[in-house]
Amino acid sequence: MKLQQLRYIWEVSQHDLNVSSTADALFTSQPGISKQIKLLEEELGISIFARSGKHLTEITPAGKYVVELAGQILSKVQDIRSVAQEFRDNRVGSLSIATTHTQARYALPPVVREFMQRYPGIKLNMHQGTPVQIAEEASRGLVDIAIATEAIELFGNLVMLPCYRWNRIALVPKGHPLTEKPGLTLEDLGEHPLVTYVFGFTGRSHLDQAFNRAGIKPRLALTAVDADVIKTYVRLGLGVGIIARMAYNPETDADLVALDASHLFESSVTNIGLRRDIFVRGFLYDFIELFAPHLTREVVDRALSTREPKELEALFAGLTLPVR
Amino acid sequence: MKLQQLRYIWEVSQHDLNVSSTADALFTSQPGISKQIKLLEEELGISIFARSGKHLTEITPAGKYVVELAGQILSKVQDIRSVAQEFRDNRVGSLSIATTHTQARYALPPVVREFMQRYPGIKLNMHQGTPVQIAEEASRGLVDIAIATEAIELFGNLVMLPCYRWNRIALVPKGHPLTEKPGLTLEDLGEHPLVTYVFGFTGRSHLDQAFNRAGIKPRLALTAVDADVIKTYVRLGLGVGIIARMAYNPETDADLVALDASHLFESSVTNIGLRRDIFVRGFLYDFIELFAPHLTREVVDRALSTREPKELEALFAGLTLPVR
DNA sequence: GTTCATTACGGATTCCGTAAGGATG
DNA sequence: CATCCTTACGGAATCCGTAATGAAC
Repeated sequence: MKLQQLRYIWEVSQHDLNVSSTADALFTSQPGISKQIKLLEEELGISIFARSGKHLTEITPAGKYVVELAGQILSKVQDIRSVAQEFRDNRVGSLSIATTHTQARYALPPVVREFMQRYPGIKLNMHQGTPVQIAEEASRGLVDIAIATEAIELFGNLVMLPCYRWNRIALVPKGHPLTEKPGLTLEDLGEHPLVTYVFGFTGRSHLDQAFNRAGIKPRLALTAVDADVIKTYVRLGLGVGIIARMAYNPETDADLVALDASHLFESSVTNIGLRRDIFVRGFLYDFIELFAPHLTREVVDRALSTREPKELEALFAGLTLPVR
Repeated sequence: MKLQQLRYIWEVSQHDLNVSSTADALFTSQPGISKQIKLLEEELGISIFARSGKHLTEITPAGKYVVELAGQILSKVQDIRSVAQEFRDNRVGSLSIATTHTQARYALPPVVREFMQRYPGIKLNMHQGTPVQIAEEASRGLVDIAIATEAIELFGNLVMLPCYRWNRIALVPKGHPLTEKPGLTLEDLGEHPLVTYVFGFTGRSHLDQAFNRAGIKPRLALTAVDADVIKTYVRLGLGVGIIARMAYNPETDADLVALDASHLFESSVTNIGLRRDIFVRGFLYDFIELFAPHLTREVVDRALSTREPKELEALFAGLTLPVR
């Protein structure tokens, strides 16, 4: 048994059992992979993949176990590499972050600036995607951490680290009727077409909940993935925007009026998602603490060592999160 | 990085950093191991072992992490082999049990007989040792399970599966004064020299507790590791034996009188110790259930998936153990 | 002087790429 | 017919054992 063989079966299983495309992805030859898989199967005396003629069609029951274990092994091999790099020089390496537009555009820039100054030797990679995509990227080990408000809880091997609470504002052009009324209500919002995030993004679920509970069916004129698009259409008069407070910039958005809506909706929490079994390098602890000062190395370590969701809740129940 | 390199650093760390003896144990050449270790260190860019001249003196801080991860990887590699063997033929393989004299001599024989009939293709290995030794063997993966009354709780990576309760009898030659008295008391025992297990064996701690609480200092004429030795000296009139009830055989021990002592001492529990992270083959589930019928596959699986000692207690709190 | 790890070297094995072959949909 | 896996083959790299070297206790 060789690590490459384990890598090959793992990668093939992650590429729809297509050996050719796996070979492309790994910059090697397709027969090489076929051969090593076959050798492994012979050594173990079992089939890992079921074949119909010359196509791999599915993973056998035994293969499911083997592929799963291979994935765990490869993850630990990566940990060894990380450990070595950390001890060789804890200021070089790379940090891959998967996150949503909202975080990348409004929450992360100051953190990234500070981090880059502190660690000029770390190559920073940012992947933007939907909440489900980025959580899956973290779960599969393609990135080191995921940062999002939604979907991280869907993957069992990710630990959720709550970072900050935030709530929403209603955004209207100057002179809009709503600017005349003193206290904003859900009923007010129900009387105007709305422009907000698409389903599954940026705390959208809490928004729907609030309207449902009040028995109000809002009219959604447009839904978008990011606040910049929403602002654009608010400026065009398409409707009332509802966005995260942090997405409102008093200077560049001076032509719009922000009406506080935090009393109307339950606040949302943005989380960092981190694989439970990885080796955490020093600079990653630092990055996390820069982003969420209450997530010290000790807190992160304790969170990573818990097995029970309940315990994790208990750990964070005592902390009051920063509010944005 | 290659699996052999990981195996070598792991084995060297388990052989007092002696490469030569490691090479003997692995039936390979000593320069081969040296070379591979060196290659790994070069690839990772760190030293795993600290050297003074040409002797390995200790494991570096980075090396500690790497060796630990290597051990975990090798354990999973073994799991892959187990999975393959299980699917190839679930009736062949090998089962290594580490246990104490008491279990091997009195508790296990009927289980082993039944198991061998049911699985003639499984090679059974029994290691006898002290409770601490056998728990460590299981903890290090040298055997599949440990069976003992003591010491299994000392190793964090072992799950303890309670198997049965047992208590003690006092053993005297025919015609001994104690055979005349109706109910045995601790005071009675305090008046005679005793012959029992050495400290750390077979529930000896519960025995000491009982005497301490009663404020009685028993005189120990002789302590032994196993009941057969104890019986021998009881026959010689050295003193009153105190042994596990199961160690008394009414037929072969007909020259001795067994006096119930279960009302004097707290009962002890014999446990199976099992590494939390191993792949459990079908026949191992069966062996465990043969030994302790309440430990069904479902119960074992649940025990293995718990992370918290408290949870484990809760799981077994509902079960009433068989008594011997 | 014994123990022990490193270096040197040569034969056998393994690995990996290219090219050809054959099955599937 | 395009896609895809398997087999065949040859050059390069790796592995592993023996023998020699040198440092530590």
